[in-house]
Amino acid sequence: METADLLERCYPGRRAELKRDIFRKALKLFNEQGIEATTIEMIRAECDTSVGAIYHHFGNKEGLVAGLFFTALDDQAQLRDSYLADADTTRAGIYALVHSYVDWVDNQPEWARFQYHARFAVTKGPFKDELATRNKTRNRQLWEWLSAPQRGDELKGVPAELMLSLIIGQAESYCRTWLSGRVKGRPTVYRDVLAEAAWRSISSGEVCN
Amino acid sequence: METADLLERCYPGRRAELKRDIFRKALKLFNEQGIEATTIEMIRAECDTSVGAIYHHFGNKEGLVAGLFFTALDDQAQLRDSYLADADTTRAGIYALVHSYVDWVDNQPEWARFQYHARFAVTKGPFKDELATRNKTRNRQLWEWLSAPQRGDELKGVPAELMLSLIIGQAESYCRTWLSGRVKGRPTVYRDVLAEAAWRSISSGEVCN
Amino acid sequence: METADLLERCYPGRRAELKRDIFRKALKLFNEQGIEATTIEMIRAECDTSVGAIYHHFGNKEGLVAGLFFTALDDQAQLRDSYLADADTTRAGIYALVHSYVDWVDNQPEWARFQYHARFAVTKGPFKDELATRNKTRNRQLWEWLSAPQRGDELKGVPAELMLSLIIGQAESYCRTWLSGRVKGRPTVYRDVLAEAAWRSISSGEVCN
Amino acid sequence: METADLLERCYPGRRAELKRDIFRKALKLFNEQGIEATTIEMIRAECDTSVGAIYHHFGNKEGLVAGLFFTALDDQAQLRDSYLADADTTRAGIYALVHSYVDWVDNQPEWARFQYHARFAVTKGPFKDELATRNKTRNRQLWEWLSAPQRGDELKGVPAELMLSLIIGQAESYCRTWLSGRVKGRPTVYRDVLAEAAWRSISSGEVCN
DNA sequence: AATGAATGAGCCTTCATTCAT
DNA sequence: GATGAATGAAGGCTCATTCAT
Repeated sequence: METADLLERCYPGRRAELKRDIFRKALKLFNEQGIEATTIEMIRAECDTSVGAIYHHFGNKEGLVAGLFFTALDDQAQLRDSYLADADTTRAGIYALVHSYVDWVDNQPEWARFQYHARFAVTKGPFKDELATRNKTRNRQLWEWLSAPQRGDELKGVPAELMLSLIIGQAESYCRTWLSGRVKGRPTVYRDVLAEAAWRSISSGEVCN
Repeated sequence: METADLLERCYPGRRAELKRDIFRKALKLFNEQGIEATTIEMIRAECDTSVGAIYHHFGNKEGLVAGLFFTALDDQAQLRDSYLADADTTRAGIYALVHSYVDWVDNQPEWARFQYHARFAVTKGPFKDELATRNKTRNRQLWEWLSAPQRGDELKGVPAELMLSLIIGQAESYCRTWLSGRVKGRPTVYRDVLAEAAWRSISSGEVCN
Repeated sequence: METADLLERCYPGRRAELKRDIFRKALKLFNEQGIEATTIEMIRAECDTSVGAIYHHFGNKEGLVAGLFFTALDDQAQLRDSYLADADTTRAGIYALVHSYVDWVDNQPEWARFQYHARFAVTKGPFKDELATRNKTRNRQLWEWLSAPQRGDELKGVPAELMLSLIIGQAESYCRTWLSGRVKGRPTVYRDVLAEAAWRSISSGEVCN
Repeated sequence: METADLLERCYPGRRAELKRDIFRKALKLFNEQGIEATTIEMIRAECDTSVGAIYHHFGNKEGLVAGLFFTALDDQAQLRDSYLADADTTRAGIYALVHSYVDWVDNQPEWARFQYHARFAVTKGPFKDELATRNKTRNRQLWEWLSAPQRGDELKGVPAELMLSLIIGQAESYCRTWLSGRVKGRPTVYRDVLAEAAWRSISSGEVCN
């Protein structure tokens, strides 16, 4: 699962070759220089194409950013869904959420890095409504999974609005730190520590019985 | 402890009145519009001053951003240190870290919001070395506190590079969510839940004895 | 041989029309107002184009100045070379140098005026190395011509570092004065007086035998 | 005869100490950076004074430039006059002009350098009339000296508007080259070669009789 | 006389976007 | 579809000058 793979998975075929290349190089530049500091001209030079071609494929710069962002979101969601599909206890669900998060960041570090940086820009831009809708949908789905009737009531005591932060907060924090280069150990090395920590944080007080 | 207080605490006196005002209004605009989208002209208009005055006090836009960022960092550190000073067990230390983090964000939401957004900009800008130095110093201090001889060995099993994320990750995640408006409960409401979750995540396996 | 001719000679073709026009109008304004006092906006207005077009063609103001400067240098060198090619005695060479200098200034007064004013700016700017290289090359070529084996030893007694000033100094001085408007007679009127004066200054003491 | 001497000669006394210092440092900066590129703030920093003090003494930047320029002009004229006073033949007069020019530049290289660069600025600025008047006066004086009744008619054949260039052109050219660093020999080394060359250029055709 | 914070017009430059070819 | 010259609004920043202290 490489960066290239993600793109070829999402935008397959020969006709999309230029589109993939623009995506790839734009992602690289956005991460290295920052989104605002990256100009269309830089992307053009990196792709050895014309500005016209970029506008033809993405409409404008915000379209390019949004395209990258939602591509990342979708790919991440796909992995999460596949992990969740295999989980049948609450505990397994928590593990699935943490593992899928950690594994995806570890496999797609550039896309993950971009996601962190671009969220604010997308929130302010013309695609903010689409983002809000997706967020709601995802939260609803997660909530439905966690509160499904076949699940026990291990999470009863946890305030709803705190839930996601308790589950994913530590993993996200470590992933950010890793992406910034301040720690060396790849996230997957700690996938079980992080999943277990999440589970301990969340499951009802009487952990040992 | 309001925003105004923070500034008057850090830059007291009559002569610094304009400087404080620029700081205050710039903070507001950077958070509302984004750092890059905020122009010097907007700040000037908001402060009813001249562009020259802004440059006189801060050198350039990056200097203004860095000034805000390091002011926030210092204020946050001060609160953390004061909480840590009162803690004498490892558990109390973990609680101090989480509580000080949560309390500070709750009290200085604008400064906290800015910190999240500005870190990348400062990392890339001319003050990146100062930031790196401060980060190192802070991490060393925290590490020294946690591994002081009088402390027990409750943290023995936790990988060093994971430690901070396990302690602060959930609090940070919730604070970010709160600042974005997607949840309503103020962080301090959950300060003990978050501290206890951190402690459970970190302390050695036998939680119940 | 007018200004227009010089430009069409150096930058021929339809596609370079705007580039030539910017060159022409910039030359005029730089001479009238001074280089620093001329703004890009003035040039834009004079050319009835956009600032973007100017930057597209020349990179920045210094690039425009350097472009003009080196164009002038090249054109002047071309005339000098063509005159020197027809000279076969040392005396004819001295005459060729003075005549080509005087004739060029007389034909391209605006370019000559600019050359005098811009040299310092180019010396300080990002093209200083290119200028130094060109200067060296030109001096070496002149020196080779003057000391070629077929030439006599009329110049033996003249210190090398003084040579060029003795040959061209008077012509340059008069040309500057003419360009400043303080004298009226066109330089070509005095081309032979100046050439003869240079020859007398340089040739060995026993002038009359 | 050092730079310091020139200033103490022209602006003596303790009360003028700051004024001399500003002059000195401004001269240095104008030569190193160019007049337009030198800011009042740079001069202030170099003198360790306040901008107010500079404005108090010179009115504005143009006043400072003009002050330096006319100081140089006066000092140069003084030397020329003293040399001319000792000359009683036409030949001695030519020698006096060339020698005084060369000696002054050699003794006051910074002032000379400034003169070359500042002439254009003064010509365009608010002191242009004063400069024109001084130029006229000086030319009239020189002309009167050269055409005084007691002088012979060695210069009869030389066109009037060419005269000054023939006399001083070579010396000026060499001095400029020396100041730019492209040659090493100090001008005074060649004072007699240059004077003799000027005399040969000017005196009537029959040089040897 | 001296100070230096404050002013603000104006400069160079950038860059997303368009559109004729 | 592709190209890249052209556009021009807008931004960061400079700096000569003023003036209250």
